[in-house]
Amino acid sequence: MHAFDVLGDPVRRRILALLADGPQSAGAVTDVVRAEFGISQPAVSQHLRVLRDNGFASVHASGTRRLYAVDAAPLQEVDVWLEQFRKFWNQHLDALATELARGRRRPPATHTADSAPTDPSTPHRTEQDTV
Amino acid sequence: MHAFDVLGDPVRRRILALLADGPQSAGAVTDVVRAEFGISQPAVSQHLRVLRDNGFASVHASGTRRLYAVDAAPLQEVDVWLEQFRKFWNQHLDALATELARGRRRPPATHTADSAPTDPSTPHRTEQDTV
DNA sequence: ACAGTATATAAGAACAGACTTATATAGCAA
DNA sequence: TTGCTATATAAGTCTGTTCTTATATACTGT
Repeated sequence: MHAFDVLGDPVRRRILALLADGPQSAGAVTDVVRAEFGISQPAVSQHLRVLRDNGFASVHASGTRRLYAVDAAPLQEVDVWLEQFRKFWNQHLDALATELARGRRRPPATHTADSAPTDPSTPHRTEQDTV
Repeated sequence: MHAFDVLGDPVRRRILALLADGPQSAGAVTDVVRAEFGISQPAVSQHLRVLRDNGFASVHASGTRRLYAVDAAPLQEVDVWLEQFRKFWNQHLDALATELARGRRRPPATHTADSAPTDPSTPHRTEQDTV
């Protein structure tokens, strides 16, 4: 299963977002997800398995609990894939920010995607992934 | 359809990668994709439609040709979603880079994800998305 | 107008994925 | 051991996606 397929499911995205705040027991995750999506415990467990099997999460048994934690590798792959498109927003925002910020030195290089960190200060009405 | 669902399909990812190099006619895209994936012209057309309908591509008619171009907005949304996980790789690379670069001042703060730009210089054997 | 090329849409078959309920496994506490 | 809790797996159903072939639409050149 490709990374993007794994991330295609809103439940799994939510689980990862939960785990982003630190490791959580399967039960804790299940409670939140059940409340928000109204699905069964096995359904959540199956999603956790998909995350495990595809390297998005690692598990650490602690008694009868399973502690899940984010494993970043596949997410980073996604980040890398996205690289080829960053120029599309860098092009615009850079042309703007860059030209303004610096004393306007020279026109920015052809389009070699110079690495400016993504600007999260523009929430874009990203609708918080509640989808 | 969520952005991640759109990106879940390898054909669509390939199409976007093609368009990343600049606008292409539907025909040009179709030729490449047919060769690589062995699917029919209508199949490619349907994928182009999904990209259109979900804001990943815009079309500009030119005679009997349709020129497709990347529309970055949804990709940028993905980039924004990824933001919450960047700390996981910044944490490691930073701990390494930071500790080495500076004269090793003090143990890094708990885990407050200080913003270092993604480092694309580590290709990660990402297998070029030929999947 | 006619034929040819470029692209899209329609309809249906095949398949994969995400649920469900039922049940198994395993640690813990009495 | 027995029973309770935490979690996983099994098996089956349902639905949405992705193909296929057939066909429609619309420019272009003769």
